[in-house]
Amino acid sequence: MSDSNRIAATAALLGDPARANMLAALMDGSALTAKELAYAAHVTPQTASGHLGKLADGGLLAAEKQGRHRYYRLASPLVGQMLEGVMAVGGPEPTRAIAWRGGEALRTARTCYDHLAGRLGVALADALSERGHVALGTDGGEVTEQGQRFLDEFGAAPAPGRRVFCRPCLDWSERRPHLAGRVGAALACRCFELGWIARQRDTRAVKISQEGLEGFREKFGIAV
Amino acid sequence: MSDSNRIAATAALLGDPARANMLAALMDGSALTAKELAYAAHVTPQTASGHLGKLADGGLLAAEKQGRHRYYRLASPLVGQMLEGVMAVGGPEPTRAIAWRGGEALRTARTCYDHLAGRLGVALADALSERGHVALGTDGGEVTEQGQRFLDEFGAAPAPGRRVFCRPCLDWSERRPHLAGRVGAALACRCFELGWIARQRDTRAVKISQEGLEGFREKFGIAV
DNA sequence: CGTTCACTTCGGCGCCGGCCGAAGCATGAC
DNA sequence: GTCATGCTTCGGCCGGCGCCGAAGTGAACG
Repeated sequence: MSDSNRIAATAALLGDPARANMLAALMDGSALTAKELAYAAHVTPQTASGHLGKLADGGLLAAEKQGRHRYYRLASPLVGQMLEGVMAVGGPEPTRAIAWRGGEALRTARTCYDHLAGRLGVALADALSERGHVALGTDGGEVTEQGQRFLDEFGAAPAPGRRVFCRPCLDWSERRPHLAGRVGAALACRCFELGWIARQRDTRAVKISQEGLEGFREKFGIAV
Repeated sequence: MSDSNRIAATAALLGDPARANMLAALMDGSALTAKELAYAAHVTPQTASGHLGKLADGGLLAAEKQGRHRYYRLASPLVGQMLEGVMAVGGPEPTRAIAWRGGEALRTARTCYDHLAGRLGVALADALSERGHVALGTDGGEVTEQGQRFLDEFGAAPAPGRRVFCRPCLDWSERRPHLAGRVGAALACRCFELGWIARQRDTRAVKISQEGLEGFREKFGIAV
């Protein structure tokens, strides 16, 4: 009884095409503004606002205010898994088409906007986190003093600006957070500079060079 | 776009309380008649019929006609997993409360109506299937000639009657079919007779005796 | 063959919920 | 201050869907 009511309540949230569009747009772990989601769902902002409110109330989305924008993202990896579960049933072409799109290279290392994602991105976040260089919460993060020194020395001191300093960004292939925000961007930028990673044509996957392999191992203790 | 439409279509099916009740009632893998499901959903049979039709159209349920009854069951383990995924998000108490209710003993061996389920039930079905004693399809099964001889010798010749001879029954803990129908019932009955397994008070879990351990290994090649 | 029972189909009622236009708060830019 | 922008709230419209009563199939039983 109570179980099924919870199922119905949650599923009803997914059951509307507009809301499903929004969730699908967020499945890669990114955070989008209400307006962007309205566009993705093909509805007006005021309609979208109502939907987003319901999704947030239902615990499916988490909102983060930032200036006059409001960023929405999936509240937890569980939500992503649930969506994959529903897709697996709904279509003949299950999760694979989504989760593996682009293949192994994308899962290993790729860019996510201006920062790094994939196994490499997650590993970097883990390494910095374990060493106490950054402290990541569910809805924000900060760089410790020690971390600041480390980043300075590494040559990845974040550029000044109003963008969020350091924030976790849910990784769609690993379903764990990686580093975004100014810190994530600076880190990625420096890795490109050092020649540790290189962009490739027509894909967001990045190639890790021999120097990169050594560098990541030496500086971050990561075996890619 | 297409992805999210599929999500919405499938989720909309779960989004109605009556349908959610029905699915929840079927989550243990059992097959129920339309009337029983109507009762479970607290609606009249004609309303239930409509819901069941939609669920079947959506590929969530499979129907099996049998005399003037019509048995509905989850179309595939994927559906059960999806439901668990939705429950995991919907409530503070996730899958555990459902899938592990009753603990380890129930997962190992239990009765399901009049036949055996749990790891033991699944293992028995596997063993008989591998040895060519029974052939299990998705919506029915049959006993081979060789299997008939084996069952006779074992003392588990199915009682005559109109009940389905041999049918797979989805196991909620293992998410794989075990043997139900007359064959499953006869098999379970004989195991009780032999003292291989024993009922326990206040639970559907059954206890496997020392003789049972040996017997299952010897006769079926099962290491419990 | 008539009765009963399980289930489905049909028809109409009523409500819930999605949708948008307009107006109301905020925040940030000038 | 004024203006622009992003988002939310309010109100009313309307379509869709769940609901049940009544009538229609198909199967089992005497």
